[in-house]
Amino acid sequence: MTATDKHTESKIFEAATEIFEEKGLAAARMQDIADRASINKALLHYYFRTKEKLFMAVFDKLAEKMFRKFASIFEEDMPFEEKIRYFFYEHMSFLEKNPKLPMFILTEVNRSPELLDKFLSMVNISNIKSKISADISGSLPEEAIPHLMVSIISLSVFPIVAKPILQGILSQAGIEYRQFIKERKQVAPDFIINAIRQYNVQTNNKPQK
Amino acid sequence: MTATDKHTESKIFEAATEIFEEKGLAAARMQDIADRASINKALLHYYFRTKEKLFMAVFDKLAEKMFRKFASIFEEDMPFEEKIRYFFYEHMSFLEKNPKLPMFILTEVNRSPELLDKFLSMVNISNIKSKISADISGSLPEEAIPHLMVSIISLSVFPIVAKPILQGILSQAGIEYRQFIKERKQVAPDFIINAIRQYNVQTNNKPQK
DNA sequence: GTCTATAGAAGGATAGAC
DNA sequence: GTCTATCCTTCTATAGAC
Repeated sequence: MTATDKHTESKIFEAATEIFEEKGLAAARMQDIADRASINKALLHYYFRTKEKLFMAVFDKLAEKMFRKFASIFEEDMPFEEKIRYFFYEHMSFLEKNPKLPMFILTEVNRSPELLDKFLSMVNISNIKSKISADISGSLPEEAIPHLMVSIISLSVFPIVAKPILQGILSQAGIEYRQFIKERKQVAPDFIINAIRQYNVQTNNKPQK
Repeated sequence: MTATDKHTESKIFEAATEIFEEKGLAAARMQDIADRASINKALLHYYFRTKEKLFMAVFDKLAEKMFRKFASIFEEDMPFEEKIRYFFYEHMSFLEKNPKLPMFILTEVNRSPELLDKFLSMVNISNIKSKISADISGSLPEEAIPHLMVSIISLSVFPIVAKPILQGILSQAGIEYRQFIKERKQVAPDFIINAIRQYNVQTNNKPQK
């Protein structure tokens, strides 16, 4: 494989990434991809055989990108509250730069059980969970950890996934989306940390079912 | 229009709702809809002219369903904390019964600016915002309200939108999705309320930019 | 109003020249 | 390796009989 081959192949791959990320498998057109890569449609098939195979290559890459960023943040070694703040800053900055990524993963994984399995096989959550477990040992009961993790992800990802709607509604209220997200990198971790602190304050009032 | 017409038309409409909700516009096939309605493909066109028009009818209905439920809950007249709890219970129970609905709205609105406008025109948020405003007057600064609202929606909707992934990850940890969501109707409002209470405790430590 | 048959368009895939 | 031309399947849409 020559340098030129490599060049064309990666041009195609990048174009396909953009188109699939934007439109999803069903609505994406091979012609759109060829156009964006400034090459002929036949070349797509020369390099990737079928639309399906090209899509799979793109999905693998994007799924890995999505999960790696997420996991790597939790690998960092710092105190729990600081880690929460660090997570929101890093993760939301990442999502700002890749605003279509989470929606792409959600849509495709929803559509295809095969892709879901593929994605799940990348996610080894027990590692992360035990890290969090150690971090907050004592401040929260073990059973609360999955809920905490889901809350963190929800607060981080949803405002990006719902960007068009949120942007529209905010502008009705005279607020700029970009500014709102910027604030959120601070507001969301405050929110989480406050909730946990308060939980501790009232620990003995809570049923520990 | 006879009773039979009405019957066929609504049979078609219901079938179309199911198919579009599940697959989205791009991947849905007129043949699938005809099959599910147990009628002939030509009849779809007789009643709705084109796929696009049929889709629009379905989208209108579903968008309205989604938003109406959301807004109606906040109309209720009760103390703020109770309302939060009531919201999560009602809204998440609704989403449990309509698990594909939020993903459908998000996907389609993302794809088409026209649908986004349609949806936004239904959403008159100022009403709800002023209600919340009155509720929590004093406990939170005015600027914090949009963030609070977005946090509420994120915590309520995201675990449903990400159902396949979440279900997969939870099962790795030996947790059942259904049970998790049930707990969440309690955990999520606790979380919100704790965060707000804590905010009040430390009000004077916070920068009020 | 409902069906069968088919037109017509769109899109994925391949053949074959260069 | 890259292009043009074309095949073939799939899908929306319509014509026309009943």
